[in-house]
Amino acid sequence: MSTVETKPGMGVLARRTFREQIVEALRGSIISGELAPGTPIVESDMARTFGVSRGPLREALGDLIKEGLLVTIPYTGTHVVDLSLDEVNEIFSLRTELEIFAFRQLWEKRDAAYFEELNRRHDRLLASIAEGDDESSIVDELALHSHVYEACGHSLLLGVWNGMRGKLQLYWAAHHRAHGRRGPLPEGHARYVALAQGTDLDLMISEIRDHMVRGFSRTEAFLRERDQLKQGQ
Amino acid sequence: MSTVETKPGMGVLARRTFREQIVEALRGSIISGELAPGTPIVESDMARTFGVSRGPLREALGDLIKEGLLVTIPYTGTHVVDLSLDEVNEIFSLRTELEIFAFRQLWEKRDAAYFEELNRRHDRLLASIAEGDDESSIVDELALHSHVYEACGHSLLLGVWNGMRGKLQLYWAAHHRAHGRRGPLPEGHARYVALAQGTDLDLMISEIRDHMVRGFSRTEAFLRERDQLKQGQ
DNA sequence: TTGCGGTTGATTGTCAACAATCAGCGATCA
DNA sequence: TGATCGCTGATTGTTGACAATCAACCGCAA
Repeated sequence: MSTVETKPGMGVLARRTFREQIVEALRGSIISGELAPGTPIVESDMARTFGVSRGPLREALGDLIKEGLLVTIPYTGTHVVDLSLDEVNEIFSLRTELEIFAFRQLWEKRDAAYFEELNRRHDRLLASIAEGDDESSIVDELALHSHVYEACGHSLLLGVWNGMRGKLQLYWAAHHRAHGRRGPLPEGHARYVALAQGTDLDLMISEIRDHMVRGFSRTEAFLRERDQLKQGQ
Repeated sequence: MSTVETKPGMGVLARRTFREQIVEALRGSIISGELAPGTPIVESDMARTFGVSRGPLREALGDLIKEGLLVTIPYTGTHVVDLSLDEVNEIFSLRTELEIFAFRQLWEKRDAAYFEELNRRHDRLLASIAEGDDESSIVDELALHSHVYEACGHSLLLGVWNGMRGKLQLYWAAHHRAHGRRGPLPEGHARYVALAQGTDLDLMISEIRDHMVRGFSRTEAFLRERDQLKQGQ
């Protein structure tokens, strides 16, 4: 045995290569709206902006393309993805199934640590809402939902969730920018969190379904409004 | 209106860039077992093999990493992914939910064209099995299952499925190489195809569950056997 | 006016060389 | 004898320049 403690998750100050840093920075810019939907991304310009060569930048773009935040046409150009009603419908419908599946996997394995962390994340979300910090309330809401994916121990499922998480954040952030406030949220997750600590899985499942329908119709209303505005111009 | 018909899926003879060609070739080599699990991939060597520079090759590797067929450690190396029992369990369990969801989405929209194509793919699978061509029977089985994802019109779901399809093929191919024949397959999908054309969705769903359990236990048995062999050495 | 064809500037795809980093090995010293 | 430190070869990360390709523009003819 080594004398040095090597707890899991210890030495994760992992190498931060340019590529990863660029991915994070760009994702942030896209989600924050700094790079609006449809904005063309020119590799050479973007490379200069980051003070880096086109190689790593290209690879970073590749990651974001796979994630669905960017769209590329060979030999022609890359641009920030556009928001579409069909897509947000797909995201919410698939998410419903995935989150139910995650709870099914987790249900019997829930323990004190799980409940503790669940409440911690919920408290953080409530705090952000109370402070009126909309940007971080979006992040906190995603973190709250992420918990079940992390806790259920299904790494493939977690990967799929992480893959769509960015897009979801993009939609919410756009919604938020359009409306200032996203709506009366403080009690939005009370039932969700309460049932997640209860004993009735079927109730939890129907709450997830409701929760997603509510989320979808809010986003849908926002998008329809925006499309009408666009057409009116 | 333009005079030129531009049906969707028409002009998709799209540019074939090196990167895409390499991805396909490498995926083929990995799945066929030519590059066995654990084999280290050295960029410069691989680039020379394909007669191409490291740039495009790196991007191709990036794609396969995202797909889960390769694993990389920064500044250290890349190698072909290893098969694990946990992972195959995850693949089959998630796939069960996704395929049920796909059928739910599709069910009311099924039409003559759907049934026709379904039977066409089933026939092709049966033909491959009859010919004893195990390699293409795997491809055909995947194509048969892919059909519902393509037909249900949920592009996000289709993307997730395509993302795990490669890994699934990898497991089956490994299984096949170990056992010569994958087992008594000809009637393996008869019930599946019949129910998919029926009117009882619940029956279809339970068939999917059974189908996946059968598939998992076959793969599981193979992997346990292999691990014992490895430990015995 | 309208449609067509060539030209051009811009943008991505590709390349070969250079720099940063790592795992393994051997020398060194307690 | 055992562990530690520094070196070394190999491998990935990064760079700037060159080639292939495309969308848009302009002039021209019907």
